[in-house]
Amino acid sequence: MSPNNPCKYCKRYLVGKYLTIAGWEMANSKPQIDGFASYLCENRAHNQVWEEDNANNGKKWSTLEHKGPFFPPEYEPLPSNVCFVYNGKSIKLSLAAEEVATFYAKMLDHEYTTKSVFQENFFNDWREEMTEEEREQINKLSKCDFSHMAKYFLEKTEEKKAMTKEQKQVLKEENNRLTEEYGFCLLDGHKEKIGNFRVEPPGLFRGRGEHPKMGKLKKRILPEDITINCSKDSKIPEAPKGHRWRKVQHDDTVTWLASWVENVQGNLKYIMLNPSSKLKGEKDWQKYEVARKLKLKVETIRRLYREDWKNREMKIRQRGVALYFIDKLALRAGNEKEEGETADTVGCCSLRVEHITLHEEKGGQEFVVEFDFLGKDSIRYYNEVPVESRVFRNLKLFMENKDPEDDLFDRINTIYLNKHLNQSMPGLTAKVFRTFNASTTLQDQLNKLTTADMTLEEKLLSYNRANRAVAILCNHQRAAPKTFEKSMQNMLDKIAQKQQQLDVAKMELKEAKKEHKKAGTERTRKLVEKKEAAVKRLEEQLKKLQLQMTDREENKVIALGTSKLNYLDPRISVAWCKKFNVPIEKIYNKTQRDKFAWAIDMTEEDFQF
DNA sequence: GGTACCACTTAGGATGGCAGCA
DNA sequence: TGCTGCCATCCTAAGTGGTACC
Repeated sequence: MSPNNPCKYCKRYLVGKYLTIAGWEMANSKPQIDGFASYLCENRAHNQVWEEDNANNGKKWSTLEHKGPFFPPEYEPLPSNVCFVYNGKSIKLSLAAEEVATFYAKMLDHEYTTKSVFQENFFNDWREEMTEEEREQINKLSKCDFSHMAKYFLEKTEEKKAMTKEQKQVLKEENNRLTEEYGFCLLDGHKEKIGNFRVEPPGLFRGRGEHPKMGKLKKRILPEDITINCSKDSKIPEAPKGHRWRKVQHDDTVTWLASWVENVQGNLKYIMLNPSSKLKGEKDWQKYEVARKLKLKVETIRRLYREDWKNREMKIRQRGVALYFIDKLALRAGNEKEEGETADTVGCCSLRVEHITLHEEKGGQEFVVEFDFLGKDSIRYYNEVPVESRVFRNLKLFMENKDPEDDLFDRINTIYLNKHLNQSMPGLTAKVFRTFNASTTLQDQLNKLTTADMTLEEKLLSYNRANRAVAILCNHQRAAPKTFEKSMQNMLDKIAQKQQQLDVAKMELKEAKKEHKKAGTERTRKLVEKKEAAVKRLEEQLKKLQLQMTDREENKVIALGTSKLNYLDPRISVAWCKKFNVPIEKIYNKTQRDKFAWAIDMTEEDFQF
């Protein structure tokens, strides 16, 4: 503990006699990971927690207290004048059936409701909620008219939008009160923000891509479905009146506060901490430390997988080629999925023959592999990659006598791959390569694209370009914003306007110079200076606008946020900001600064990934 | 080695607040 | 003051990877 080294636990600095809190509260860093100063402040409790953490492997906390999750409001029946129409006839539905019908009505203008799978799933599940009588009466979705309901909800939305400032303020305050009450927990005596304290409301399942379960009913979650996790000696959260929890447990080896099983896919859902919490933050830091460790080993690993390409055993060859793709292209591992349960998406190990095309020559390059498949979230991955001839020949071999729908790497899976990687470096899995390659790319690009003499705007464009290179590598795409074309046109107009102003200013400067040459007075000299300053200012403004436009254009379908939040070691960005005098607020917004408080506090400008 | 289950991270889209502008 | 468009935040789906069990 010193002015330069914060306490490992509470992140306080010693300044004179006093302690100052500097952002994130750092806790229980595992001793086997180097690189974090092991200073502890004078608070004995921190020393104790630190020692306990070291002694109890797998233990995530000592005490955990919270209020339990917050439930969505009960269903509010429709007013009597809002009707559901079947086959031209108005019908008053039972409460349960009506509620499910409103879910569909609210989505009427969404593309989802035009899909037959969605319609069929919805209709089947809806019928389950109907009374016997309703089921007999309502047998075709095409005869259902939800438009009155849809109109009603649209009006409600408009009403909400049109609320007065005061009414909105009341809602905001109520929301703040809820967040204050339910949005925080006490973990080892520290107040921590919860990530998602609300139970998911009922509705229709919206899977991504061609999901076979789209449109199915997501049922209302009751307290009787919820498992609470908290410490034994804490105040157990109270279930809502008239209800009880499914179970209350005290498992200190997990980080979640509450969980339930959702009915559509049978998955567990959790209430967990916010990324700004010490538990999440430290895990994040460890993730980047593992990726940095890979940096030291990667050349050996690369040499080894290249050796594998020549192995007599097909399984080893497939392993070598799969690892090459994971490393070179930052592909996801590609776990096996249950057929028919989810959208048909793949990663590296689950690639099928139909997902690649081999070209002996394409676009003037030799041995090109064309990838075309749907990855996570059904985002299309398309890439034409020149590969080494041995990889190319191996791929040919793997595809021999196979049908398009057969697995390309039929002898391996992610478990096998990860076991192998773990032998090369403890803690290494396929996913680490994505973190490692993303962070390495950012570091390289920043080093390449930034110079000290750049303006702030130029530096920011460089940063975004480096970030973009990573997003492209990781295939982080987004739908082009709906207003993109319009906003581009607006920017073009602004630029044209600014150019015009600049032309005028230049003309005026010329005139002023002419006049000064003639008169040579103090007044004319000052005028020239004034006009020169105006031209300079306008030139800067124009350049700024042009840079902004370039940035936005290049970003049309690229999502920068995902890599920034999940793959880029924040210390790279913090060090870059410090080195090039860029305010950290220009790179990270408030949430991101909270998440990366640990990096903002600890990173010096000479940090390299 | 296969499978089921669990815990956690990673992901894009929806929503809503607010700054900037006419 | 009202409108518009951008961006932060929220939401929850969809991945990865570990472990227990057979």
